[in-house]
Amino acid sequence: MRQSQLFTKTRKEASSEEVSRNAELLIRGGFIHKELAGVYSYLPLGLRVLKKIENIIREEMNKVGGQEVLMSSMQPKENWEKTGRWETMTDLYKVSDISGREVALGPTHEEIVVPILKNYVSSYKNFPKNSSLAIYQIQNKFRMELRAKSGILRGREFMMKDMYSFHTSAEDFEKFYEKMKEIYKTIFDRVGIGHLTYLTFASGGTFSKYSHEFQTITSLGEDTIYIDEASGTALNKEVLNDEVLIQFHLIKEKLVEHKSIEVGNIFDLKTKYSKPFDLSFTDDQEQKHPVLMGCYGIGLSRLMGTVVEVLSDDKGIIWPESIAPFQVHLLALGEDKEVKEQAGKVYESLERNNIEVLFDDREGISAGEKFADADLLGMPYRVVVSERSLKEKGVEIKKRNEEKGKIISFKELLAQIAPKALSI
RNA sequence: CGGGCUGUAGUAUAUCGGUUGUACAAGUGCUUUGGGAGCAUUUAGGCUGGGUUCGACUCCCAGCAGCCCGACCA
Repeated sequence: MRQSQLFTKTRKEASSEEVSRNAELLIRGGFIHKELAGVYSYLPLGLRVLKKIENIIREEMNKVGGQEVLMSSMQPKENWEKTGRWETMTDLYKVSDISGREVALGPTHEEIVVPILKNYVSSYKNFPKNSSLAIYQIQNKFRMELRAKSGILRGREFMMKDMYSFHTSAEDFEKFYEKMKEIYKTIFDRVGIGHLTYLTFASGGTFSKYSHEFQTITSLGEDTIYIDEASGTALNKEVLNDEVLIQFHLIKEKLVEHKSIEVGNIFDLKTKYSKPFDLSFTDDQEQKHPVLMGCYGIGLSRLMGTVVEVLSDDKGIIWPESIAPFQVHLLALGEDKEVKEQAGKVYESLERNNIEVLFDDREGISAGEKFADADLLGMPYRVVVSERSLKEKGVEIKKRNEEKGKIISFKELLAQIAPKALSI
């Protein structure tokens, strides 16, 4: 893409309203636009990041046999009354139309997915034979947070992947649950924050006494966790007590306290939602049982914000290659005719090789401003074509997280970048 | 939801109870181009409602909005 055609612009200064790093950098870079507290629009650069995260998650969900759907955001009031949550869920958005009919804007989809499934499942024979039945979607959720905060880390409208699994036995559920733990780890590794993300024991679990959260260490985090570095065990502050320490063979003095943000959770629902809707199956003895359920969430927009919180420096964002909007930021410096021509050739050639490149072909922009923009926008590779580089018959390449670049020939450039681009 | 702080141009700020000043951004022209260039020129502003006052962007009250702390948050 040619940057001269990109409608968004970068900003030098951050809004004084935005304190969080993710909001500051994402707004300055033109990735997102704030509409309301906790409500953001995604602009071209930001949407590319979100789509990449989405595709990584989709790939991993499909690996465990997840079947993707898209459920409605507008949800019947009756369904929510059946589970009792029309009254008890305080952050439920309720909207009404001209006739006075009320509907909920979906904060989660148990109330929708279970009635859907009831139409198709009634026997153990309706479940997949060699895998579990799991349904997921990637969609905007609405939650009336009393206090939206920290940029896109806690919003009122946000992108989320929610998966629901359905089982005919506790064994099947537990097997699937363990698989999801692994898959979640893979996802956080792939988006570049695996080294800071811990599977954390928290309260609220029913089948194993604990629930599991995936917590990423960041000072902006809302949770406090304790990590035993030696074993990699992490505990949410809410479950830290003597009994737990003994159970996990941990020594309190060796635990390190960190602020963290919950980037994902996996949950045992048992029959909490299958019972109100009578979602059940008949076994081979003609016995009827309620279906067991699990649910598994990842906030995509929160994940994107977390990456920015964790991977940035004082100049801007440092995107991991896996989710960067473009792999290469190509800068043409100066108004020299030869430079423009060569830069154009490099651009076309990278495009031909299916390398995602943002080409800063803007005229009348000083070199300093282009460099500053490249740092702020944070593509993994910066490639510069200038009179200086042409003198040495090449282009300058610099990784975003490196101090200095080096001049390499165009052939070397393709050799260095193309294989990686293809593997992504 | 409780508490605190803040509302002036697209953004960031300044002054003032008496015609809101500047910088950046945006537009135009010319020059400039390896770390956020220069000159000229144009556009654009007091959150809403009430009160005090001869006069309110400024003081007071209410509302609304935003941020921060807390509470809340499968």
